[in-house]
Amino acid sequence: MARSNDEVAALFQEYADLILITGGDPFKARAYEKAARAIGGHHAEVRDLDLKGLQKIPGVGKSIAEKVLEYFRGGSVSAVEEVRAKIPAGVRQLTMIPTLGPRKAMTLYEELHISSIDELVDAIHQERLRDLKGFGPRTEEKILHGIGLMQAAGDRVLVDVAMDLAEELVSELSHVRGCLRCVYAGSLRRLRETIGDIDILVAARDSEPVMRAFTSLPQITEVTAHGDTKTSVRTTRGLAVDLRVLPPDAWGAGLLYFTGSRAHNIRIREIAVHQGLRLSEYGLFDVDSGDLIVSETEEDVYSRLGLPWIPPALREDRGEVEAGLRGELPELVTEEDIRGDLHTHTDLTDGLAPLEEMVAAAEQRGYSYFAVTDHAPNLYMQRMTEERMLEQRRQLHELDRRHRGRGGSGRMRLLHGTELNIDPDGELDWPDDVLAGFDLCVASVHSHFNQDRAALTRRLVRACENPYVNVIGHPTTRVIGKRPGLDADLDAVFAACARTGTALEINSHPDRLDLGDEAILRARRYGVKFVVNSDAHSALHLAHLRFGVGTAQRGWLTSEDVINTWPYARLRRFLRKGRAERSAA
DNA sequence: GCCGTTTTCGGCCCGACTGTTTTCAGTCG
Repeated sequence: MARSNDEVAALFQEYADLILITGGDPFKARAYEKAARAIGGHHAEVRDLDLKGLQKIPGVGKSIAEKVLEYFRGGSVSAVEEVRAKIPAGVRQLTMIPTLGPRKAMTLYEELHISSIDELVDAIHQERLRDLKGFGPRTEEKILHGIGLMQAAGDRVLVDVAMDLAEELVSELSHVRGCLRCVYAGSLRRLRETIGDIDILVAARDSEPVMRAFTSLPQITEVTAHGDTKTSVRTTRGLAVDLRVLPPDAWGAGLLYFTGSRAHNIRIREIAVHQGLRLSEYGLFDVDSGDLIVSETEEDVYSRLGLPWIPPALREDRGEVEAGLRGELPELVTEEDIRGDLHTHTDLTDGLAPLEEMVAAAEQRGYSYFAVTDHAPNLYMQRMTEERMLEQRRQLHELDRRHRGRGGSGRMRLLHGTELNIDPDGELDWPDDVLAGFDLCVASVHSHFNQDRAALTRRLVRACENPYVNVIGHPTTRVIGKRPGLDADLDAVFAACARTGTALEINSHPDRLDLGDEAILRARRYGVKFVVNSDAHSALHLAHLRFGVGTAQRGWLTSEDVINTWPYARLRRFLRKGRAERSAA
């Protein structure tokens, strides 16, 4: 099952939204929002905690702790149910539209009884919003644009949501008698950034026990199709899942077929046809005799077609087949190659965990280096000051000394960094003499997303040209399904990065994955270096790195391209960039 | 509703932008 923390976090986030929509105390709403975040990022399962244990979570007091207990006792919280009864769920859906917040959503509901996105679109087309106070033609335009963005994402979900569910299902099905193998395939195996539905494959001689076990899993709400080889369901999280049961000796062909992509499958079937062969999910066959040639493993099938095994992340018909035929497939970067995380936050700014906890979690992951990069003063809400930053540096050096004291080659080195704000002119938060004190600087755009193309491009290029900026953080600032990327001339930015020795970040947060795969493919042609970072705001988020690595793989990157796979000394040389030579720490 | 080198009440992340206003509410990061 999903972590109990996620259920509770979602419930309190909903409660916070409903408080705001109904015009309740905004500070109370914030308290619930904060608690939701803290619970979501908390290491222990809240299901297992008692009142005292719950209250140890920052932002959780007596009242919220009691609601958590109430939830696990009876499956609901009366305070939440009360406000749910007043506001249709669709009203909250409206607030998911960018630029449409709780107040406007409530106005729409109260004045026009609008409680769904469809009703809203109709009302706009009928010009019924025109008479509402605070609504004008520009508002209508922005709402429609926002809805367009959401619908472009369609019913797809972010990769982490699908991954959590798929791993649960695979784990449960693996225990069923007669299940010889079980994996997820499809776009999830290819690590696409959004997932339309989940494909799960099982190898079994008899499909019936597996199908029966599958349809009775608690996550499944509706069985939409049910046969011998395929069962389709909907799950509690709204996501569709197809289960396919394959005969064990057709495993490789089936896995290949159901991993896709469609375009990749078409390309390799063409190759088969040219060799007088026919490829299906059951195997590779001789067209004339109809004899099965190979089917047991993916390697067998690829190999018989004259291809090396192609990593799923590459299977998009973006040149991987040709590269395979030439024997020139890249040796893709893997999560095991990553030696450290270079963009993380602590509770000094908007992270959830204190410095020590983040460092301990990084060590747990076996990193050989780790950078803490809290926000800088110009992100005003974070209340960062030079004093606070210097105090953190002192603590970090102290921790670093302690780690070194333990000796051994496995010790982890700590770097003190910051995430700077690139202002509208390309200027940064601190003067050069302050920046010079950091081991590395990530610089990101956090505001003024709507500058014109020339200004945005100049802004990013100027940031690259700053000798203290080592990394451009989440370079396009897109939020998947919510905000498009900056309208900048990315090629000019990539060229500037390559010229100045500035790395481009691949931000691993599942709603960013920025740069995305296609931009990476473009950028790598300039000889740019990349860094795959978690941008973790809690210890748990360090694990998001797998999605960033998946995105890097989809961008054909090798460990040579990714600076945080490099040994510490080589990384430090890169980070010196154009700065005046100073002794390496 | 939470929390405390502003401490048991009274604050709570602060500023900018946008579109609507005609002095400001709503939204966002």
